Amino acid sequence: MDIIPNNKYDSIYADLKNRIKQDEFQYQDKLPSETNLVLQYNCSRNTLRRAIKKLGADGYVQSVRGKGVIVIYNSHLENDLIKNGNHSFSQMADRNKIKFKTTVLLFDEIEVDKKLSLESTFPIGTPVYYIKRLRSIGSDNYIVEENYFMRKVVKDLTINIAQDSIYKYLKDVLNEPIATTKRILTIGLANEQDKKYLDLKTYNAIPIVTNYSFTNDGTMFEYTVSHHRPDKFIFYDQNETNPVSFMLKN
Amino acid sequence: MDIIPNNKYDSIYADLKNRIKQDEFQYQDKLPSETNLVLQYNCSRNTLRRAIKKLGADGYVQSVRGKGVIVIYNSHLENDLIKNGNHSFSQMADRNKIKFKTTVLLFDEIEVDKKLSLESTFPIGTPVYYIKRLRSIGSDNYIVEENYFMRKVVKDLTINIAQDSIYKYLKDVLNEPIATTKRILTIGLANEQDKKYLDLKTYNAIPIVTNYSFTNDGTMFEYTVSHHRPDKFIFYDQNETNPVSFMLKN
DNA sequence: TAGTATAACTTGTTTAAACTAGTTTTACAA
DNA sequence: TTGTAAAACTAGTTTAAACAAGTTATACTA
Repeated sequence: MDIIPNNKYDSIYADLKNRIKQDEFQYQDKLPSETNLVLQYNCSRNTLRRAIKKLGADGYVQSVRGKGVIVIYNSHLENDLIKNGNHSFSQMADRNKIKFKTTVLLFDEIEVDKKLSLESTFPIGTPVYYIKRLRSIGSDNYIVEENYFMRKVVKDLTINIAQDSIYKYLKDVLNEPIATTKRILTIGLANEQDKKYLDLKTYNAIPIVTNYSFTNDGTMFEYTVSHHRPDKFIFYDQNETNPVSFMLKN
Repeated sequence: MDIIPNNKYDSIYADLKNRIKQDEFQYQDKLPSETNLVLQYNCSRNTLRRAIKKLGADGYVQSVRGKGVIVIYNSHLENDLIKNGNHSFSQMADRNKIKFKTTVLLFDEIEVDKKLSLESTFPIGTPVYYIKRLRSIGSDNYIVEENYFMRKVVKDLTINIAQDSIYKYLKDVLNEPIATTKRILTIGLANEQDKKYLDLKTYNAIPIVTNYSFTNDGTMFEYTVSHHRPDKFIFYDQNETNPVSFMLKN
């Protein structure tokens, strides 16, 4: 998330975001005009607008033609502590900065069969690593997941690497960063494995996240199904113009 | 979703999307180069790149510097029929083109109290409409939701309007289109109301979507909590570079 | 005073051009 | 034939300028 920016627009984006978070520009304030900010940052209007656009996409601001750019970041709502009803959340754990302890439950090399091909879209016969992993923090288990990694892309995977971060391995060792991930979230009834590993309390249903990940060059190299502990699960999303994709099952 | 584009970049975006969907450019193909497409569409490189960027944000393509733009839209995966395991889904129902039948269960005008203020971020005392609605298709109920609309923004709301589309009313009558929606998805145990209205089968937990919506001018005017029928719920998301925001509850 | 036209703002769209930084192809040399 | 350097691609960043289309403030008129 907080990567050192090597672009002008990214550093302007980062700076404006900081100024918003530090309440220089408060909730429902207007940002200074483009003309003004161009002077502040000594950049072209295009570059500034690119930064603003990213702030909009991330739910920090909202532009209105003729009026200005309004701050809609509400520290009360999202300052690393989202209140939802009587509960409060923190500790964001995204794919890139996972603090999870990982236990490898199964590590295998298989070929995609017909059934797996249908759900994963991998062609039948594709050699893949098949891995089951348990993700935990302290003594609490949060996620049980099954990964299928294309062996052509993720070469020479070992249990040790699977215990650490496969994404770090991909990025640093193989120089194959992921570029896009498509994600489907559904609710499913907990199976025996979920009951065994996750503390389900009285819940009998859990969130299931299915991931399809692509490398730089457009190859779908990963199919992963994650079963999450329901009472600890939260998904956050902000959307400027695009409609949400809630769907209905047949 | 499929709005008539009045911009050049939107029409180029729409056209390229069609050409991808109609298999002129297939999964893992490269699009023609920017230079080539600029000639095809008789536009500037900037305008073309804007269209491509949108295609990328929507999960259709992926750009790689030095190489080209690769199609990652897989009709098998997403051509209005997403296969997930043994189930198949269709009939996308997003906020803008809802085909739901709406039954108003409760329609009231209240002022925000301390408890509601904490979850909604509306200031205490704010006059709001408090509405409970049931969303269904045919004889199947899909969603029970509670809406809180700021009366200052959503003026003179009636049960009839609530039965139709409040968003249409906002957009067409009050000329106040929503610009941004922030969304939190959690899993909760089903309450009596959920059991009464939704066909929960053996599920005792359901997806709960909390919406915070903003008008054009940055006012948060809506707080909504939706309880979904679990077996019919699916959330789809594609993400280019930004990390997902899965979080863990405290 | 009240209403209205205008000017001075605001952001949105589009084009053009120069440069940077990767990748692939070509051509030449060993 | 193989290896490497150069040329010809590819997309990414940044600036500049002109115009369109909204909103707000100003100033003038009735």
